[in-house]
Amino acid sequence: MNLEEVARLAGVSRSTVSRVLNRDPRVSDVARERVQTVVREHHYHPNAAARSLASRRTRILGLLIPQAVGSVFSDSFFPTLIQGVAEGCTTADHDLSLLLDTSGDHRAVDRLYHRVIRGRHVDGVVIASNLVDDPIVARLQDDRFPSVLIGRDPQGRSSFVDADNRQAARDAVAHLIGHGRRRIATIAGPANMIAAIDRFGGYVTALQEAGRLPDPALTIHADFTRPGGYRAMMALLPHRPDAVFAASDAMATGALQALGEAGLRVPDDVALIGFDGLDGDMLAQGSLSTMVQPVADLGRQAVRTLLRLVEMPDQAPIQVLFPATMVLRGSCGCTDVCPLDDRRADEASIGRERTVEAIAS
Amino acid sequence: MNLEEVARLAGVSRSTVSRVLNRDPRVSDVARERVQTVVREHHYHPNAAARSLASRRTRILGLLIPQAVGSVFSDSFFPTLIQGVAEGCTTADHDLSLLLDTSGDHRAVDRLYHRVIRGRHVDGVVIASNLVDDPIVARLQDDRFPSVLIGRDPQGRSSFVDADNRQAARDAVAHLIGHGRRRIATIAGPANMIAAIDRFGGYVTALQEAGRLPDPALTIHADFTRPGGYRAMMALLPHRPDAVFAASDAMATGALQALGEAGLRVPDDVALIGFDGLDGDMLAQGSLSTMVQPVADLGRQAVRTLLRLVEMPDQAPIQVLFPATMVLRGSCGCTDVCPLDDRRADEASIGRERTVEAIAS
DNA sequence: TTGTAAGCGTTATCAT
DNA sequence: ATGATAACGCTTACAA
Repeated sequence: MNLEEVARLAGVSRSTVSRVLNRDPRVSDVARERVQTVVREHHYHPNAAARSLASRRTRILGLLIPQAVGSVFSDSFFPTLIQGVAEGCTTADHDLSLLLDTSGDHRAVDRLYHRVIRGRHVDGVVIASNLVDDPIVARLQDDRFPSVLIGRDPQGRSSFVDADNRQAARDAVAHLIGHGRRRIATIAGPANMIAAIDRFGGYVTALQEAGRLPDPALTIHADFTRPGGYRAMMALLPHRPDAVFAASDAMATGALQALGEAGLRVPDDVALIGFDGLDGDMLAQGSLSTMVQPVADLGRQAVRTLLRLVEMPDQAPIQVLFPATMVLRGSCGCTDVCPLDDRRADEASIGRERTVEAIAS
Repeated sequence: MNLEEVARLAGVSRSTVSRVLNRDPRVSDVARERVQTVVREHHYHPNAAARSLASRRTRILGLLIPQAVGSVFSDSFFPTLIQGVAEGCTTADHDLSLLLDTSGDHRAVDRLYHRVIRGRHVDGVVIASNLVDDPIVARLQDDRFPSVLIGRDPQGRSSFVDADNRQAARDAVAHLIGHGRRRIATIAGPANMIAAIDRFGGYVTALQEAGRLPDPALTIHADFTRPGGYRAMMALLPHRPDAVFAASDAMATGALQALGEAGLRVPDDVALIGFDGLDGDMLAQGSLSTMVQPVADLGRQAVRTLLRLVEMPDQAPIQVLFPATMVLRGSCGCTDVCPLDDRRADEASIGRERTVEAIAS
């Protein structure tokens, strides 16, 4: 069953059927009705390849995840992001092509890139690279291929969707200050990841706004993992912090363990606040206060943004930041615990994002 | 840049270029060389849509995950599976289209199904449904659309790739028996999931082979989650088991917690063995013995199997089982702990799978 | 509002 | 071994 046959059965021309299929208003009601009936009765669906060839649009969006080694999937960031992107695609009636670099091989990504981009397998790509300066981003810019980053672009050249990491970190630390904490440490993330940089920036800002100078001894960098957080906390202990802002929940959990082993009470001796809100289990069962970022929303919004770029190739970069949601449990020192679960937090953030004009580095 | 232009620059016809691109041997070495040079110099890649339209093959495989609600991604099963499938596709020079049902809505899956299958968006689908009787499977059979299940099909009608859950469970329980345990309980999974059924079957078989009758009081069903395992273990405690086979690591972890709270020592008072080997963290840090299933291999093999079905539409169902790998840590009662990590276990299973002739229900 | 006809960039079937 | 040429199933000016 194809367009031609539908046209024949409906007693109209192929053009008319095509118009009905593409919601072209220039069709009479009777004709539309007749076509739709035939389509429904024969379960007709247009052939994707023919459509793509003629329209020069594939209606497929790519989700590119470079360096998708096993460890990348250790928490639910990527799974949740994938879900968000998939939802966005479904909503927009597009397909989602998953472009994973499982090999970690530089040349493999190159081949994938050329095959998919130059072969027009997709109309655009969402890029989930956490590296601050991924060469693939520059290449897409040069090729003028529609793309949206998940995660802020420090250069500000490309379109992106991100959580407002800096603001969220600032809020978190301000909250600890509000609890009367004096020696607030931070377990920061890797210095080559923009999210880590922004979260550290927010930490510094909050201290400065309170008229304090960040003590270098109270900053330590780790790798976003639980063991990393454990070691970082061990290293911080001699400097006697009375609060810790961990740039990820995984690190916060490691810190929690280290504090426990050192015989320190949370929050009595040391208050603790994390970042991410990914692991529902950890949030639901534990008492960790954290900044929840709306990861699924990031994915959905990235698709919407990408489609605008696809439709308007000369569109200037679109940059969107989503606020994080503060979820207060016991670990930060709050006695009045907020029962908000991360799912509600996630939904609540829709419509609260803001488009960024210019990003101060 | 298109085929025609390449042909012009190489001084040959379009047909010859097409043959070179498709590795047709009927091309002279000089012609091939000339074409390849032009292709390389101009970074030419064939247009996917045109290719699909003419060849009636999209070179895209779908990965269908019904009911991909948040909880599905709570452990790394699906992420790992996705990675395996993605690797398989890359190896075979195919694209991967992710078909997630994020809504859970029945009608949404229907629309997706028709759009993708009838619109020929993909050449075939890998289906990751854990339900024992998913209607979508029957529909694909009826439409004679190439598909491979991840997880055994009890009816034996469709092609599938799975871990040999029954054999693995049998080995695990036999191992506990070998440790001299007398009252071996099991925390089984949901009765509508084939993996849970098979693992329970293996438990029963092992006991029977040892000349024992399974005590109904020592079997309890849970939902594969950690809290579920915790509650199940609590319910088992009054019956004083001296060993527990948990059908998932998440449930085993919950059981571990319950045992700890009850003041029982593992493995001294109660030996414990889990199933999955997914969470690298849990395996590396904890002392949980478990049956590791090669999830990424399942995905890779599913792709290979699916491609055979795509190429030979009248192929009889292909059914493959992979052995699980026993990883012994302290919890089962072994003193001589095996330091095998799950990555090595995963690799080791390649080539050890077997094709199933007939599956005994 | 509707129809006609010319592509879209390949593959595949023939000859040669 | 190579080259014409006709599909493949749709979109999209352009004409009516």
